[in-house]
Amino acid sequence: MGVTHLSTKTSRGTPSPKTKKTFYITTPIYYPSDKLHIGHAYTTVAADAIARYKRFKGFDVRFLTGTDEHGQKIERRAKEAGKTPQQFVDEIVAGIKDLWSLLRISYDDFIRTTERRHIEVVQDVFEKILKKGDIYKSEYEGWYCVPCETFWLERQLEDGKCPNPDCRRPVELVREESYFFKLSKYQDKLIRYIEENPDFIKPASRRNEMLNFCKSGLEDLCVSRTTFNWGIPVPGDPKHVVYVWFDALTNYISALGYGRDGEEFRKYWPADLHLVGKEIMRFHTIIWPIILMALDLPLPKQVFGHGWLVLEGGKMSKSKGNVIDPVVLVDKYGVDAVRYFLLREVPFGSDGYYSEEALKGRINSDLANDLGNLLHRSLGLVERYWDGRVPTPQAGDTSMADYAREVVKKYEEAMDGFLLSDALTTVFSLVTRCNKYLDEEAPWAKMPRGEEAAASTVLYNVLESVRIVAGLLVPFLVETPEAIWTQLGIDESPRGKRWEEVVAWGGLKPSTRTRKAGPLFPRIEIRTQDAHPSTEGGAGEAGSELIDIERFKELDLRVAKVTAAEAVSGSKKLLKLQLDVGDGIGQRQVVAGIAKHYKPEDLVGKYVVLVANLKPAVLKGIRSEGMILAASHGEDCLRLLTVDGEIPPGSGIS
RNA sequence: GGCGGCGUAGCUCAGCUGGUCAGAGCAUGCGGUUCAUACCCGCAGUGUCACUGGUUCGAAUCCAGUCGCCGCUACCA
Repeated sequence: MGVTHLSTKTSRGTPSPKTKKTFYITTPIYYPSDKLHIGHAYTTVAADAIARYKRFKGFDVRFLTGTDEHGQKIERRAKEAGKTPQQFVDEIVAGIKDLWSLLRISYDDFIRTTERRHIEVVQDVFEKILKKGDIYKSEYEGWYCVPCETFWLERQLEDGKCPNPDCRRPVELVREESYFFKLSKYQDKLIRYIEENPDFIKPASRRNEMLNFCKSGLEDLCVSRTTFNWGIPVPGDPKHVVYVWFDALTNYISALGYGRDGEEFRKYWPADLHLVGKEIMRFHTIIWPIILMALDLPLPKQVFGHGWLVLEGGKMSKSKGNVIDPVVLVDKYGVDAVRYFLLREVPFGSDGYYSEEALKGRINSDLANDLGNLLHRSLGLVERYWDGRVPTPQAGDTSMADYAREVVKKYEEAMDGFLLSDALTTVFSLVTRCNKYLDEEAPWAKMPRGEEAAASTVLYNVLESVRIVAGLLVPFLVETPEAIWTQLGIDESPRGKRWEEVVAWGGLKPSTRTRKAGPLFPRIEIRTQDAHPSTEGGAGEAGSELIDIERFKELDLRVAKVTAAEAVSGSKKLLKLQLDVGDGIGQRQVVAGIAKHYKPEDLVGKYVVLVANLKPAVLKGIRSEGMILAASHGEDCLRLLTVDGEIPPGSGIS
């Protein structure tokens, strides 16, 4: 493609086309023992946005992700599934790649630690360091649990026994030969490096932690295992396999062909950014740099430890059943809504809260109300008053142009520090400014007064701002920017165009025929679920809306037997009930607002109707796990629903 | 236990080296508008800036202590 015009203004950090600077960014390689969840998606989407931004800015980007496929856990999971480890991981990796394609992750390379290209480099690296003397053979002493086939550290034991809750059997002290890596030798060098390079570890709080850890003294690291086979054999000593982190971390250079053809390695190493979750900072800022030091290789320029998406109910875990599957979210809300939420909600290095309500809130308030509606209303005006053509601005009002320029500047600052959430906040401040500007200038009022020139300027300024907004969203969203440009009547896509051209004011040509379409982001109706678990509230608006059977089925109604009841102190209305809901559900505690109508002792033994899948609530400090149903008529009349005869507690109601 | 951090409007949080620092967004209420996806715009809040002392002319901002919460404290990825 012929680049004909010279860049008029070279933004900071933007290389000219001739001397294209490189940018190498990595995600962690994920462990394919299970499907990935929203947390993995978060890391990868963030890396993707950074990679897209850097490409936008003209960098020669290399974006690497992959999978870390060895280790005991995989070996076990495969066995349980009756598969070979390789078969097992192949299937999961296929699913991971599908997820990345669903989320439109623009990785340049996907490395798997079971690939030959990786195995060879790991063995090469191991051998080099061994020869150098920084890996040495010694004895590993540990407590071994024979039934569990697992080594434990002294401090992991519980009462000197196996800490596995299903085991708790005595362990035996075992010595075995192992390879050790001399972390201790490089301790001071690493400390100095971290101290002299304040940007090496981000954010600063993590940097301090890591520095602290180093200063407390590094022990040599055991880098081989003999207790399982699913790993890379130690060269020349195949009863050992290479320790997981030594294997995994090496992916960052094996993917570049370190020690082989070498060209890509020379081009892209050292990495500009390893983006990782805060939980694996230590491996990336201590073990990995020391491996590189032992190889006499330069260290990555930055390791950024991002925070987690925290769920309301605590950390995501399979046992809690609260694992959020990104595929489900994308199917439900669309890829751009999910990407937007992930990148907007979690600021800098801190944690962010995930809930579906928060996700819907973001979609509605930012994407639908502010951005989508802005485009919709301004194109509506263009259709009504300008016959669907971009109006011609008059000189004079530069307020929006000035504001947009300011936004672009702040956006660049945020992005250059990888502050994705801040960058998005800035972009949306321009959207908000546009909405306000439209209201202030009210072009729909100017037109009837014959102030067409002024109104044209206003509309142009808004449309042009929206054009730039779409451009700034290119790294974050994968469909919306082009959708906006299309509606603005621009035939090109903002993606792949040069940054300077996209963000320069005045790109939108007057007279362009616009193509207004449906809402960019439809509002999501948030069903207001009354979490009040008492029986108050009565009938509500009867007959206001018809529902289908599926909607009704969402309720889990059960017969429950009242086993105990007592008044709630400090409340005239509330009773605390213990319910027997059968074998399936068991005991439930419910707080019900029926004290004015029932005495506790009259309730015990009654069969009532429980909404079993209502979100738990806390009333007067007492947890209520559902609600029981009652009919009421005015203030004074309330009767509990019950069943017409004997039926086992827990029986379903339909 | 050791080191570090946090505790500011209902919610999520900004507030760097002390003097418009008492703020933003969301939620709430009221008003405006009706070009628009019940949208947008404006106004209004309430806050003992965890608690107790201290330094200072003056502290959310510095110091000490108390209470509460969180992170790190290595061989599980």
